[in-house]
Amino acid sequence: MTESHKPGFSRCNNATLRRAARSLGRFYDDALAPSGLKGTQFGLLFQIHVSSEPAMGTIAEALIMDLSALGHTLKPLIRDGYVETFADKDDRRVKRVRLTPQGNVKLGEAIKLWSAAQQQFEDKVGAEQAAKLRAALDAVADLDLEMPAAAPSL
Amino acid sequence: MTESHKPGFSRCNNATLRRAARSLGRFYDDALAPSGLKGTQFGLLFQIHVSSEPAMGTIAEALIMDLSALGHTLKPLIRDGYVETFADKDDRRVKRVRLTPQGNVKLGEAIKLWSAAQQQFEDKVGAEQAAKLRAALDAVADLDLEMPAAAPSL
DNA sequence: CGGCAAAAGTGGCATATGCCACTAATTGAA
DNA sequence: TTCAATTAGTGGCATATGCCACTTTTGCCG
Repeated sequence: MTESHKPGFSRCNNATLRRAARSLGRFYDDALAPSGLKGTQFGLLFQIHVSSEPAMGTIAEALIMDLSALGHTLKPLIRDGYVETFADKDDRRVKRVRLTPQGNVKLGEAIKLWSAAQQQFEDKVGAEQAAKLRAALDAVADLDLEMPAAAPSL
Repeated sequence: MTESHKPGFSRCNNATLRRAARSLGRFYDDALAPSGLKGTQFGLLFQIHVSSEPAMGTIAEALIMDLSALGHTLKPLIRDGYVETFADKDDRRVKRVRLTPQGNVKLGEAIKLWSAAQQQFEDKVGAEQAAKLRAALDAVADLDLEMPAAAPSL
């Protein structure tokens, strides 16, 4: 094989994906820094924004993240007053989420910063390519992967 | 815009990437679970394995991760006896890393589990597509992104 | 209606990552 | 040689994510 690993050319799809995520994450984080939000928080606020007072579970599902992880990630946003939660009228187990007025303002502020980063990125890779990449990533994310074995009957 | 958000179809390249990373990460983590390693740890052990007693900084650069983050991530692996560090002979600031015999065994064990997951993934998306995706991700990771503004002269 | 299984979150614990402030070792220049 | 600037890591602090064990509500079945 010889050259099996220039800088980071791993064959592991997962490792490659994480590496790219760290790299791009830093870029977006830097761009959003002036707003005080991280890329993840921006994404979360945006998701809440485009949904209609979504339930925690709904958000978690959309973002493919663990429900408890979502709860944790939401805490600083609630603490900082950007988001608030309230119980669902019909099912008290359900907790819904919405942006506060402050949250809306902050989101608007962040969107401007995000746009610059997004634009920068698309200028570099091309809008077409970027769209294709996102499509590929969404496809991967939605793959119904599952290791065979374990779980025959039950 | 209108249909701006089916389940998770965000236009944010960063959000899309993270979402896919969470999804795929879980899959690989599940597959590696029997070894007790997480996908990240596996990737790290592998990187150390294919390098020649790399310095921390070298690893961090290859994986595009913060040096301190690498240090933190390395701790549990050192604690569990899979990795050990030692000072560079010529430059005592440099700390080099290598796998312990146990680490090698554990890596071998994990590689079997990883292979199954990797195989499963490639069967689903196709080896060709997977390779293209990795190439695209490596390209993104290595982009020299940087927000213009700030930093005129100095 | 009583009680048990399923659904939705919470909290605790552990790893993953980053940034910043600091310390130790080097290097380079006066 | 001596000291300032640079380089490589460390530690502390904060967010990002997951899993697991619980608690609270519902739903449903006998």
